Amino acid sequence: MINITFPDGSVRQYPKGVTSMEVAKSISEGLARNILCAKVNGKVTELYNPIEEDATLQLLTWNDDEGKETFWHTSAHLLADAIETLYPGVKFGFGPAIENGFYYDIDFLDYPVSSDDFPQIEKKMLELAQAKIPVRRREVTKQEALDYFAKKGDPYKLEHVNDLEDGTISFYDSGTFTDLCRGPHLTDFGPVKAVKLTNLAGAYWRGDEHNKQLTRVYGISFPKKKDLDEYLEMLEEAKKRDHRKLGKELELFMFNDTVGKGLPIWLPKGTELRLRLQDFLTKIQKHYGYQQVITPHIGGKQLYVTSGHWDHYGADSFRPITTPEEGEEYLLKPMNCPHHCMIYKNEPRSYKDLPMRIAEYGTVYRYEQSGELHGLTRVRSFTQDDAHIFCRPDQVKEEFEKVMDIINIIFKALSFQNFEAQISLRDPNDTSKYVGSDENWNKAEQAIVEACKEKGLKAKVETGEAAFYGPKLDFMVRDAIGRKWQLGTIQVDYNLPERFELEYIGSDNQKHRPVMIHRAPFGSMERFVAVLIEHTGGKFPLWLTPEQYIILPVSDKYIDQAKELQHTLNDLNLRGSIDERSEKIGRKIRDAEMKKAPFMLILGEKELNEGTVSVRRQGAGDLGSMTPQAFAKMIEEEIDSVMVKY
RNA sequence: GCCGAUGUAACUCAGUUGGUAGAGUAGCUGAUUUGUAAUCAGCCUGUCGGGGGUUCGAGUCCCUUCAUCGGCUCCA
Repeated sequence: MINITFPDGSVRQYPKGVTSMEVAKSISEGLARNILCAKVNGKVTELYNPIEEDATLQLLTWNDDEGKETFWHTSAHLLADAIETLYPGVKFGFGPAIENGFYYDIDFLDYPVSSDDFPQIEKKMLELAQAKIPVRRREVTKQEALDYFAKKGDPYKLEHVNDLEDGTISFYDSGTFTDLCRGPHLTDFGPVKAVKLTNLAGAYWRGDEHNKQLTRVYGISFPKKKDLDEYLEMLEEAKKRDHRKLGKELELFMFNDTVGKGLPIWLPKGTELRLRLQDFLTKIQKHYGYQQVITPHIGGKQLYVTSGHWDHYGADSFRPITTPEEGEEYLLKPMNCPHHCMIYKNEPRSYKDLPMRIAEYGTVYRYEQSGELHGLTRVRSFTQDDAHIFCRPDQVKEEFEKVMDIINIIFKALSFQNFEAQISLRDPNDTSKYVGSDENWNKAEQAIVEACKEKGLKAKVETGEAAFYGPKLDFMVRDAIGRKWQLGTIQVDYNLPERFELEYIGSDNQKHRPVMIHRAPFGSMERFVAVLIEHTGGKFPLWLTPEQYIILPVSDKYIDQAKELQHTLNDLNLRGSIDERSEKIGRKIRDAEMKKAPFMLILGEKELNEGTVSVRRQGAGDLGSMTPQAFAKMIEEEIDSVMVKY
C-alpha cells in the first residue's frame, strides 16, 4: 500500500500502482466524470498512469488552469487528427495550448485553405470527440522517432526530433494520428463537447521570418456547449470596449487615409483628456525634481549615428529629410534621448548638479511595418511622456526606485491594479545585437534586479528582450480582449553616455561618466489612452473625463437659467455642457446615458423654485436634488478619494 | 513585410442566380414645450474603398491597388 496526500492535507492509502482515475472513482463518481488530468508530486500527468510510491495528488478539472491547458493541448491534437483525415499528407509543426485555446501550425502544401473550411474541420473534430478516441502515451527512442517521421515525410517534426535528447522523447497515439509530444493529455477526446476554430494566420516555422510560413489554425474548445456560448458572448462584450470603436463614438481621436496610416489625430475631447493626463504627470514630476524641456521634431542624422540607432534601425526608418543645400540630412526623431544628451552636454556638469532630470512630452516618429499598426496602441507618430535622468553611478538605484514610485502613483490613480512587471535582459547567447561592454551590461542589469527586490515588485525576467543599449523594466497592462501592451518603462543605460561622451566633474576634480535612466510612466500618450479606454469602457474617472456633467433643461424655457447654472459650476471648477435641443427630458436623459456623461443635471420649474438641481448619475439613476455647491462638493470628494498622496 | 478576412450614406447594416442601390440612427425643416432611457411629420444623404478588365449590362465575376480587422515577424 502507498500513501496518497491530497491538497487539503488528508492522507489515504491505496494499493501500489493505483491510477489517478481509480483514486478519483474511490472518492466520487461525479469527480471521476469531471477530472481531466492529475498533478502527481507536482507534475501534471495522465489519469491512467500508475502511482508506484507515496505521493501528493491533486485531481485537476476544467476549473484548474492546468486542467484547461491539458484540455486545450489535447484539443490541438484533435484538430491535427481531423485535419490529417481531411487533408491527407499535410505536414505538421507545433501545436500547443495557449492562454485561450490552442493552435496548430500546419504546412497545407497545395491545399487552398481558408476560414470557409472551418465548419467541416469542426464537424470532423466533434465526430472524433464523440467517438471518444483514446489518446495514449508511449516512450520512443530518438532513432524510432526519426524513423517514424522520415517514413511519414514530416520535415518539421524530423527537425524537432533532431534537437531532442534520446530518452526524453514520447509519442501520443490517437486513432490513426501519432504525434511527437511531451504531453500530458486527456485520456481520450471524449470530454471535448464544443469546438470553435477562430482564425487562420501565417506563422513562421519556429518564429523565424527567414523560415517558411506555415498556416496556423487557432481554435478554442470546451467541455460544455454552454461554455462556448458564454465565451463568444464575452468576446462580444469585450468588443464593445474596443478603444477604436469608443474613440470614434466618444469623438476622442480619428485617422484619415490622406493624412496617413498610423498617424492619429486627437480630436478636441481626446485632446482635453490627454492634456489632463499630462498635467497630472507634470505636477508629480515637478514634485520629484524634473525640469521640462522642448526639443525639435527632427534632428541631424549624425545624432543617431552616434547613438547607434542609425545602425540598428536606420534601414527600417522613415527616410532622412534632405535640404536644398547639399549634404544636410535630418531624421524625424524616433526617440528623444539624443536631443536630451545634447542638453546635458550644453555646459560642463558638476557632481553637485546630479541627478539632472530632463522631461519632455516628445512626439516621435517610427516607421512601423504596415501589418503592425493597431488603433492607438501601435502607431507611427506618438508622444512619449519621456524623461532622462543623468546621475552618478551611486545614485542609480535610488533614482530608479523613485521612478518606480511615480509609476505606482499613476497606475493607482487610474486603477491599473492588474499590471504585470517584466525585466528585460539581453540575450547572453547573442551579444552582437547589443552595444556596450559586458561590465556595463552587468551593472545595469543588476541595478534593475536589485531595485525590484528592494521595492518588493514581482517581475518576470525575460532574456533577449532588452533594448540594444540597455536592460529595462516594463509595466504591461492587458486590453479588453486580453492582449498585453507595454505601458510604463524604465531603462538603465551606461552606453549612450559613453557614445555621446557625457561627463561630469567629480568631487575629486576628475572627469567621470554619468549613468542615464530612460523612463516613461505612461509609455506613450496614445497607447496609454487606448488601454485606459478599454479598461474604463469609456467611463473615465471624474478627474479625467472631458465632461463631468450635462445640464438637461426640462424645456426651452429654462435654457437661460441653464446657462447661469453652467457659469456657477464653472466657478466651482467643474466642466460640462448643456443639451439645448427641443426634446423631451426622457430623450435627453437617454442620449446623455449613451454618451456616458457621468452626471445629468435636470433643471425645471421645481429646481428653479428651490434653487437646486436634480442630479442623475450615469448608470445609477436619480440621486435627488441638491444645490450646485453640494453637487460640486460631492464631485470633489469623489476625486479626492482616488488620488494618491505623494 | 507575410498569412487569412473585411470594405455599400456621417454611424450600424441589408442588397437573392449579374438587370445602374435600401433600412434604422444621425443631420436638416416644421409642429410639439415636454419631469428621469427614444414626440410626430416631411426632406436630404452614396464615385457600393480606388484603378483596370469580362459582359448588352457589374455593388455582385476576374485582376490590381489602398485601408482596416485577426494573427506571424518586428517594436529604439
